[in-house]
Amino acid sequence: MYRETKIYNDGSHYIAIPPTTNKAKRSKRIKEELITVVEEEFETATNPTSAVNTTTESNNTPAESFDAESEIRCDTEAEPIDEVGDNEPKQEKRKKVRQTTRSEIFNTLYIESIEMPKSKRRKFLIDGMRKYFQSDKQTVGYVNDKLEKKQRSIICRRIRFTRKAYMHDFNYFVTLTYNNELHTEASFKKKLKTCLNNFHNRKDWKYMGIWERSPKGRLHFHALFYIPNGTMPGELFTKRDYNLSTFKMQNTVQNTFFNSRFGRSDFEEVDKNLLRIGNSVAYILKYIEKTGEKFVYSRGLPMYLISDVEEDDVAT
DNA sequence: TTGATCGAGTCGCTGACACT
DNA sequence: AGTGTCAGCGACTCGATCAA
Repeated sequence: MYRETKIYNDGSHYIAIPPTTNKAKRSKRIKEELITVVEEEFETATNPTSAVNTTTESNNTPAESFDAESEIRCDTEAEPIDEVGDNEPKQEKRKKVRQTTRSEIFNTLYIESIEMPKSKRRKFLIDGMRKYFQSDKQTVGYVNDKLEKKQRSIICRRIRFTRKAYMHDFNYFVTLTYNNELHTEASFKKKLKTCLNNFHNRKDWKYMGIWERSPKGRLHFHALFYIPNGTMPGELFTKRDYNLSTFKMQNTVQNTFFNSRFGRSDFEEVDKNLLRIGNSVAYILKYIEKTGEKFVYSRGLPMYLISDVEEDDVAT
């Protein structure tokens, strides 16, 4: 008898892990050093521009010496004489000083470079981070390290997602898209999360999904749902429409409740069909590989169940 | 390279109330 | 009755770290 093993499902087998403990003492996480970034925005009286130059001030400036986002406004008349003629619109230089961390800057650049191929992306990150380090070597080291950690995080998320997906009886693969007339991107996200959270608490729904952007830039939410019998709000109906990706007519199952609140819904049954669930999982995972997007889970979706296992039940 | 565990901080849960 | 919203608190997830 194996006591209190942790059991998960990898899609085709149940796998039991003996309980272990990791007693090694961890080093205390060091809080990342704050750096001060000065952003220069040039704007004219008539036409503000978004041109921004960034420079770093001393890396060792104490955090208390600056407000988190203080602004310094400089009148151009106080600047050395420039070549702007009298007829030209008056240009004002605005300096924005803010405290940030290298990680935060790296993350911004990382998201910006999502579409780039690997080597180009690495170069872009090194170039972007260079001004925050003293040498090329330090910059390259930092970027390589960060990229490795990002990759590692994605692997961890994949493992969590896959195990959770096969651990629960999801019965629908759902895609929700918002309608411009009903929502902005932010309100769509917020309202949908609240709605699903309420259903989770009030009707025992479970869900796990991801936000995805289509090639045209429109935000969708793809998710596996477990909807207990009799708790479906509104009504499901079949609609025949044109698929813009495959250029073919298709039947879709939609829901009146979600359609009226968000725009459009597609409900595909995956009830106990491991292959269909597997396809849905693969679809979602493929997306995070590329974007590093985070998952959205309802609470209380364990990765394992804890149980004793009889020796006869174990295949080796 | 993959899996387990830990700590920090985020964000989901809860309960109450409002609105339709 | 069903759904939407809010504030405060703490459970849970993510990312870092250690181990095999």
